[in-house]
Amino acid sequence: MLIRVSGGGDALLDPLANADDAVGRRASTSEDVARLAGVSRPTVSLVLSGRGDRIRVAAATQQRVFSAAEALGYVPNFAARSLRTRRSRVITVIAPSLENPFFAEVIGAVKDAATARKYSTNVVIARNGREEASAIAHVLAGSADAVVIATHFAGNLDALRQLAKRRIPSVVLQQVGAGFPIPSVAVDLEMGGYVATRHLIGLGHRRIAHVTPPGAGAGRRDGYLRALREADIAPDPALIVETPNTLAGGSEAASALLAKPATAPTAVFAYNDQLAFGLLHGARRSAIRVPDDLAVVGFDNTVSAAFSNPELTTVAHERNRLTVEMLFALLDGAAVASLRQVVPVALVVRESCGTPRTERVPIQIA
Amino acid sequence: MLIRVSGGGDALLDPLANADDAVGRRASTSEDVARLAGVSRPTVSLVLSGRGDRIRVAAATQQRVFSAAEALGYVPNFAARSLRTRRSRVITVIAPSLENPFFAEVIGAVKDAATARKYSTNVVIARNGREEASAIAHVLAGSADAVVIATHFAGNLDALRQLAKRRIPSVVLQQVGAGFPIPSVAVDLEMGGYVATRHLIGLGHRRIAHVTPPGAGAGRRDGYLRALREADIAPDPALIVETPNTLAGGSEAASALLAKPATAPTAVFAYNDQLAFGLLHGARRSAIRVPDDLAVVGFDNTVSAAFSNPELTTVAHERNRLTVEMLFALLDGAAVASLRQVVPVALVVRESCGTPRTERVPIQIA
DNA sequence: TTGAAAGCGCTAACAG
DNA sequence: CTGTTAGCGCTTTCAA
Repeated sequence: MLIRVSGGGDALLDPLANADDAVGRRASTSEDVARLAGVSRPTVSLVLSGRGDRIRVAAATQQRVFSAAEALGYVPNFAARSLRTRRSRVITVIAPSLENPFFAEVIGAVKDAATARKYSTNVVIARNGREEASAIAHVLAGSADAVVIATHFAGNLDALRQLAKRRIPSVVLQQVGAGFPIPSVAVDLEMGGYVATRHLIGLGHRRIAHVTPPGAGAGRRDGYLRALREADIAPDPALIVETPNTLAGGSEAASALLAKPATAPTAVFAYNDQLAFGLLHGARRSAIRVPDDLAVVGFDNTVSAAFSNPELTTVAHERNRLTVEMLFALLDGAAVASLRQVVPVALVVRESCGTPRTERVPIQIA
Repeated sequence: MLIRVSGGGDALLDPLANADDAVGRRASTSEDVARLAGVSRPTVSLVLSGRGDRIRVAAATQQRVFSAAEALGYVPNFAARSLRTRRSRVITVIAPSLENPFFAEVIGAVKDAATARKYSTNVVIARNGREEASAIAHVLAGSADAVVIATHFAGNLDALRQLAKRRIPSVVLQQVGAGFPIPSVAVDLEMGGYVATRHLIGLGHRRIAHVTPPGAGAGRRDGYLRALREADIAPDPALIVETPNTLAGGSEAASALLAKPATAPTAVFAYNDQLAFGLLHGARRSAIRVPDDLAVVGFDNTVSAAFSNPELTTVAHERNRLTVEMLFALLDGAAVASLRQVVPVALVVRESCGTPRTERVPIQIA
């Protein structure tokens, strides 16, 4: 049951009602404000953009402008302003998904820095290469003054080159080919894979799986293989499992890996925390205890990693902070130490990888 | 070590180099394309917007325009186009955070529907009322053709009224006061709180806590209290705990509630899944087993709820689907059945609330 | 089938 | 201290 609080307020809910109110439908313009305040349009612009404050306009005039703008609910038209100034004061972040909390964290970091500098932040989801291309085209069309590209779809090199050519401050969160003309902040994925796997080997594991989305770059896997090689463990192709980059994908990978006890791994290095959380779930479904029967290591050190059950051992990095620093240095036109940063990694040891399992290490001496 | 792939490509990384390339710095305009193709600007516009296809322009002319645009990497200026057409083909979603996966899911739903209709989706994070007001002002400035407001900061009623007055298709994901002139899709929070609590009571629990962020609306709590009242359980103020709306907040609330075994609850109804996940973590930290020693129920049925450990019982709803339907109905100018939808809820029973705990139910009969 | 003219709303430059 | 003039790049008439 609806109760009318103020008479007729509900009428606005009917798209056809209030035809007589049509006067309010069109946004008011600086012309309207100027007329009401008895000044000219440039004066309105000056006052409302705050530049009339010390430099020029009389206090009384300013007051009239403010009142008029207030009364009319005036908001300067964004398109007109950015057409004229050639700037939007918008920063766009392009990400492949928001479900993966890692991206939520990058975005949050950029947003906070942007807000502090009076930029709006505008997040665009690009689920594939085509959507990424169209998001970049939108930036090239002038919809943003700077862009962070957190996707990793290959094949849009032309679009990236355009960003560089136009000198639009842009940061790509991925390793880019040497010689490719766009700033990047990339995590040292190979080293991440290496330290994660090495830690598991150090705990006594020999059968270590790697769970990864299909089509992922080679970085983490190369580090994983290097650690195995150093320990004289022959890589088992059956222990490298490709699965969709989702919680469900991780859960299914665990079921697959743990189906036959004879061939099951005693440890898994996951491509990222999200897959690792899926693995924790799948292991439990298979009545495999983590870390007692299976050690799990993730990647990214998302906030959730400290709150999962068990808490997740994972590879941490400071990509977010460096991304923000580089982006705003570029926007300020400041010198940037290196335009191709590689962020170091560090292992954060929590519960999911357990303590050394000496009982499983065959004693080789004597 | 950097290896130059193509000669000089790296030079673009130096902001000061390539001064001679300055010709490429300014975006090319439809004027440039027209000149290169040997046609006029309106022809370029017609061809590239696809309307020249059947209606007017000769095939050969079209081909010349396409080639010229391609060669120049032409992208129509967004500000100019939307200034002229008074439309942006952008849909904005305003959300309070992306860390909470519930919002990521709403956004994803809107984005997929928008993409299918050739709208761009533009996510804006508003962490407080001021940021929310500024995000709405941006929409009022013409930056988007429609908006979904998933925040719940009170006090921006003026801004909402402006959206209504300007007939900008807008959907608020919250209960709005009856008579307030803006379409809304709200979950039946009271009923959600009721069914969750009632389920816990049915399992034999009597000491049931409610964990909620400070300043949250009364909806869920009212339902919680109604269920208690119906079961003749006197509400205990000490069992209603306010805590920040984060994983850490949930974890700390669990520690606080479980500190003294004498007064600890045997069940908790959490404000949302995120807090519930924090509770699961905090319970484990306190060596309290879920569901054996503590039953937990969440709210929202986020994807993660099916993958937590233990899997989370939670209140589900279909707000996302309804939101998308209403938004596009408004955009299409179609009739909308009701502009103030209340979405029904359903309890999804998983592991975290356990099975009936008959041992704790005092037998009242005989 | 195409070109010429006009104007969206704003701000920057300059004149008064 | 304030008003006049002009133009950002696009699309939509209208005329040819």
